Amino acid sequence: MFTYKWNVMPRSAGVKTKVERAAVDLFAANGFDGVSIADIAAMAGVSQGALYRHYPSKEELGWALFSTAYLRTGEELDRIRTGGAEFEAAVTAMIAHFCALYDEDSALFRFMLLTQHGFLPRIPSGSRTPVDAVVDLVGDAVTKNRLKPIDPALGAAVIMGVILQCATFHIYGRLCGALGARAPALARASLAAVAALTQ
Amino acid sequence: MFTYKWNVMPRSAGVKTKVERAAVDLFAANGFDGVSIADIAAMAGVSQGALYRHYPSKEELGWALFSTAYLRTGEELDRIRTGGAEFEAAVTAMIAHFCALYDEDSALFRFMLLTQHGFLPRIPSGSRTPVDAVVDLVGDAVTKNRLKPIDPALGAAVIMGVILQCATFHIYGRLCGALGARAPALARASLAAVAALTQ
Amino acid sequence: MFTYKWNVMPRSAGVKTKVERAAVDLFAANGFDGVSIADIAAMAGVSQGALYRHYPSKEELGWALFSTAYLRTGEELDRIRTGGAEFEAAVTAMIAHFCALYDEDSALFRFMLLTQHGFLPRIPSGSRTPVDAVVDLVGDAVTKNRLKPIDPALGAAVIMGVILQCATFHIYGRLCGALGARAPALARASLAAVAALTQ
Amino acid sequence: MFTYKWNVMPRSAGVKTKVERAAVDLFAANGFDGVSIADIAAMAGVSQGALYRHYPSKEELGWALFSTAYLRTGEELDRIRTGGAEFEAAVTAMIAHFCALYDEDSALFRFMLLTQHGFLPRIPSGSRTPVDAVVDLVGDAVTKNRLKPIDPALGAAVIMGVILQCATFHIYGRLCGALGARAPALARASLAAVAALTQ
DNA sequence: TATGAATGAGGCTTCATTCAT
DNA sequence: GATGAATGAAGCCTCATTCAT
Repeated sequence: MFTYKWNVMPRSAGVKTKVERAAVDLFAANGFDGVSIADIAAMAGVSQGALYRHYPSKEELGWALFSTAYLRTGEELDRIRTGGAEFEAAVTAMIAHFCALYDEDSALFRFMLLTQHGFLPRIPSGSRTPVDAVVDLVGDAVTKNRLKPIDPALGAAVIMGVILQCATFHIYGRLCGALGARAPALARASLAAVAALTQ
Repeated sequence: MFTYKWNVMPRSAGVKTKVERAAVDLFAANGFDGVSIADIAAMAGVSQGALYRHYPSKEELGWALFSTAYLRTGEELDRIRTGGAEFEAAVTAMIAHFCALYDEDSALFRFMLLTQHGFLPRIPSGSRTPVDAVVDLVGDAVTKNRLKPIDPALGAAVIMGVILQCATFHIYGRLCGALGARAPALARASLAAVAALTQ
Repeated sequence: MFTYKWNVMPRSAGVKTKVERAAVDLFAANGFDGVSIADIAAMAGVSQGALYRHYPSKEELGWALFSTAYLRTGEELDRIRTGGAEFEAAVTAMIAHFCALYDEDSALFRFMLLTQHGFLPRIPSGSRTPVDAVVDLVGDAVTKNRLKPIDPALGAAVIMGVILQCATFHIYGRLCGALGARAPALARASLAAVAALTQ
Repeated sequence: MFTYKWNVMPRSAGVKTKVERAAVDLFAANGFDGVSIADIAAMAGVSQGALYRHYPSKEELGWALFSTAYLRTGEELDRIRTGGAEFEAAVTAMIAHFCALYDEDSALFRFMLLTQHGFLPRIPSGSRTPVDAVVDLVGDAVTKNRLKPIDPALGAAVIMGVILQCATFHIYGRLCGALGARAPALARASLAAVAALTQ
């Protein structure tokens, strides 16, 4: 039974892994439309045909990569949100999480930033996205009177704007060094911004 | 006597204007690569060939639209920056300016947001971009001791993140109504966030 | 009555002349398909539309220029042929004529060399071409026993090859100076070649 | 066991071969600009896209065909030149070689004649062209006192003019039958012409 | 099952020609 | 009669996808 695994899975898994790594890196560098199947296959070291054994189309490849990463991030943020921490601690944890995501795989982060507008419309309504997690965190805090009444979406925009723009600046070289080092300051900034939304 | 103007100008100027309007709207809706010359020509109501009398290529059309809007915004922010107002007033004015830009032509704003990653590398170094204006505003404030010492880029990221993410949320329907109505709150949020960056 | 000439003819004639000069020069430099109507109009300093007042199409412009120059050359060679001179003298005069044509307007010569394959099929059968003149000159000489019996076309090929290849070499810089200076030598070469065709 | 060769090679090699044959024939008939990729693909019986697996552009296809044939001819003539034969024998061999080339593949010959002006500027300086071979042959003969002093280029022009104009006449139907049958006469003609260049 | 050549649709661009002014 | 912007038909090329081997 291990024979099966030995012969097929690793090879296939290897192909899939290599393709996904190549695709993320190339999409992050050149955008979805700036990358051809030939590019991906070449960087992954596989044939173009092999790629279609794992994904039915280029669109589906991109979508799988995006939705997986995006919704996984949503889950992780939701886990923070429902972890019982106070609002401040939860925001701080979320900011730290974003920083960690960026530092660990900035290509994946850049891929999401770059291609979001193409894939977001395909996200099924009802999915738990990162935005939903932050919006609900703010909404909960308002409900629980931890925060004066504000539009939860506005609060979420402020929180996410702080971290996402820092990531963008980092990508373009305006900011250097690990983002994680700035997580505490960014968390403070987010919280202060949210607090300032109310008079 | 106005016959000349009436008869000649509109033909050429009309085409260029119609093409630019169509291009911005379509790029804003579908991204640069998601729009074909045929799409633009059809929406503008002109032939595909006519487009090439005004722009030498699709790339140059997109670049002209982007760089014009982007650098004009940079100039306008620079004008606010050098207008003699205090830091708080200047940030408030900038936020209001961003909101006005969005409210007046949200397609153009969305176009810039969507296509920036494709065109930013072509911005000549030394140009005054919106980012430069905000970074320098923060830098000046630090120099003049209006702000405790912080990385100007970090301060700018925080300020721009707040407004740009709100615009993004508005585009996706998370936020409704004129952004201008929220300008004061967003200005407060930005300022509080910057202040919180230092301990 | 001279008013008419003063106002209209020179202007029109000027346009036509300028267009033809520009067209010949450009076609000679870039080939027929390598030149656009826009190129010709620009070099001639006239509008594209004006060009169509004198020629119904680009093809007709090229054809008029080619056939005029080509058939005129045919006439001139025919005049030499029927001028009563002996074979040797006639060949010598023809070679000198080719050299003069080249030296006087090498762009026109180059134009003919370059575009001949495109226009030759349109020459009406029965026209007196340069080739016909030389072929008939050789044929006459054979008939009159000035030459041992040879295929007149073969003799003509040899004569024309000598001068045309020299022109080609001159165009490509292999040969320098006025071709006219070499006319006597080329005439001798042509005659010797024709003579050598028979055992 | 030959199955592999039978099954795989012909697919790729077949396409390339068919494309090249079609391209040469069409270019020879209509000139480079008179032939579209669609024409070539149709005559070759392949799709237009398939063509681009073998050549990166139409220009490169034409260039590859031209430079290969042209430079190969240069090599062959150079081999004759350096073969140790006397001048007369070498010229005779070269003329015979030209005739053989024409008789074996007159479309290829016509292709070279027709498209030379478009491709000659791309020949790298220092390449051994057919013209160089003939020029050097004449130059050597002068150096070795086999020939009275003449401009080698002039001698080469005369030699090449004789054969190339015969080929041209053959193309246009002025001369019929195999050119090879006329090779001896043409060789005599060339030699006589060269000799006559000096008084 | 992997390969990569072939397909074919569609995109960008050029340009001869027309025509309103 | 002159102008030059607009047209529209090709032309070249790319690339996601398929498929024979």
